Amino acid sequence: MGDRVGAVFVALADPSRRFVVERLAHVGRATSTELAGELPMTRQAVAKHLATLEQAGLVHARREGRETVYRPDPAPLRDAAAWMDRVGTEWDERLAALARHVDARRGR
Amino acid sequence: MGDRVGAVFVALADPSRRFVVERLAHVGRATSTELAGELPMTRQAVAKHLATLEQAGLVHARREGRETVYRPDPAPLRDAAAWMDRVGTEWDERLAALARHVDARRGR
DNA sequence: GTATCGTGCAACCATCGGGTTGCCTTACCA
DNA sequence: TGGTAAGGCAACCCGATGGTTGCACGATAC
Repeated sequence: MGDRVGAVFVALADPSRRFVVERLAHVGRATSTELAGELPMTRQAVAKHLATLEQAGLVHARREGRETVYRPDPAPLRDAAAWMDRVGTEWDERLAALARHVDARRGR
Repeated sequence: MGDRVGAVFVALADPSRRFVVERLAHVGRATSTELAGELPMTRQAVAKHLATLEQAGLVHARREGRETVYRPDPAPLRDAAAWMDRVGTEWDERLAALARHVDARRGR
């Protein structure tokens, strides 16, 4: 569970990569040239973005004939969401404990 | 709801900043010098990290006397989690629809 | 076979971002 | 009222990163 989460946040930190993820989740599969047709940048730039997305596990590449097809994988998203939930919950619990403490002091 | 989410991902992309967020969620409040004591870097570096965290709304600064205290805010975390949930769900629904389609074809 | 389409690879460039040092201001304390 | 502790600000350094161009190479179509 170590740095997988970090890689996901790094991958999602770039707006172009977020667009690719959204687009891929919508259409299911695409090639780098197809995606480059919908973005203001070169195919190679898109390929680099896809590489970092794949490193985070958010996307899987598969060569089919002379083209490589990319498909989304939402699993790492859940890991990252779990991290955020853990941190947020801890903070919430601390607040709740503080509230209880205040109530106890007010009660005596 | 636009770029708030992007700022959160950018903020969480750095391991030092993730540490600060976790630490802050745990202890509730801290100053930049206190946090710098637990990290292999200068107070100014920590202050920069706190600045980008504050820009993402994950942290709020408040001057108290001669020290400025930082407190965590989990709200933007929920926004980011919602984005991830939306994308992941869309992909899951696409898969479910595909499965239904396959079943329908197999059924006839 | 030959033309061509889709990729991968490598070099290169500019900007950004994480980190440092140095100095100046402000608040506390004796 | 002077000393000291905590912060903010600005300049600077350098490696990472997003983007480009150019080219070589396997798969397809004719």
